[in-house]
Amino acid sequence: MKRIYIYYGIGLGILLVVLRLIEYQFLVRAYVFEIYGGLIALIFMGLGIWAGLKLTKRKSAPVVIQTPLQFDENKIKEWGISKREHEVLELISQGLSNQEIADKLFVSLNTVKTHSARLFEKLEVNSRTKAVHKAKELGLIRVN
Amino acid sequence: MKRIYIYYGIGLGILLVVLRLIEYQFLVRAYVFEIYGGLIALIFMGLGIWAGLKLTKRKSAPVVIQTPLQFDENKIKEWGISKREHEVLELISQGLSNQEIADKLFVSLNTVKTHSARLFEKLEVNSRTKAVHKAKELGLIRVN
DNA sequence: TTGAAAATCACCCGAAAGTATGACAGAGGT
DNA sequence: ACCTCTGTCATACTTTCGGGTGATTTTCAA
Repeated sequence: MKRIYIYYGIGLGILLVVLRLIEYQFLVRAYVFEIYGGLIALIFMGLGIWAGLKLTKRKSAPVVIQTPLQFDENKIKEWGISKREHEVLELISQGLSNQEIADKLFVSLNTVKTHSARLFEKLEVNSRTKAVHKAKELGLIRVN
Repeated sequence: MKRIYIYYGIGLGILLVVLRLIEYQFLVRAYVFEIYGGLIALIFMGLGIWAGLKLTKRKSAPVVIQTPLQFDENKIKEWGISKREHEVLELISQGLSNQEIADKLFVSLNTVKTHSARLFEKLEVNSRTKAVHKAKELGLIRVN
């Protein structure tokens, strides 16, 4: 039933447009500018829609990230990650909150924040989830 | 929400400035017509692209997520996770923030929040990192 | 047609996370 | 002794998350 309303609306709209067109037939000369503008708008709108469709169509390039790594100790050093930072990283990857990590390591919440901040800096990320993702890609922590 | 307002405001502001500039440039007086036409063309082109993306969001969005199907589809159903929720889960596991996910899926931030909230409920977790950890354990998403 | 599930969006609020900066102590290398 | 790195802790501030609630629209199957 909603569709009926839509169709009805569309019908009315078309009718209005037609009436308007008839009305403007006498005034075409006076509104050349507007008409041109409208036409340009319509054409480029269509072009834009077409471009938008085109743009979204080929997004099926599968990304094959292959990193079935087992946690390489050398890589940790490579990335300049300290022992403590790595511990924090592991715990983060297990889904622990900063507070939980702090309790587990017997340090303050602020310390955990400092460690994770440095970690994020070294991994060039800005959130724990990104850190975990990248760390697993790089083989800095074991994947499950 | 706010973002949209901001972008819209910025866009309007830029447009106004541009129009002002045009207005005050006597040298280009002669080309006002062309410039206006060009501007209209550009604006509607952008609008068209946006509309095109918007219109095809449901078709294009799922394609963006390249899942080589290493996860168990039955398990997803087992846990009562909907398609959209699963998409969000995947993107979360890739370290994206809610805002980034919203942009990628062409939905609002609030929607992503709703999806993730339901997801957390179903997975019986209370944070994205825990969700990722559990989902990988359960084989709901591919491990890298 | 209708009814349920899914998807969408909004608002509020408190908690957690993240940023920036500074400080201090111990270990280890030069 | 001096310097650097690491680990520790703190304060203050901004941003993001997550929980709770309510609502409308779409979709899909019975």
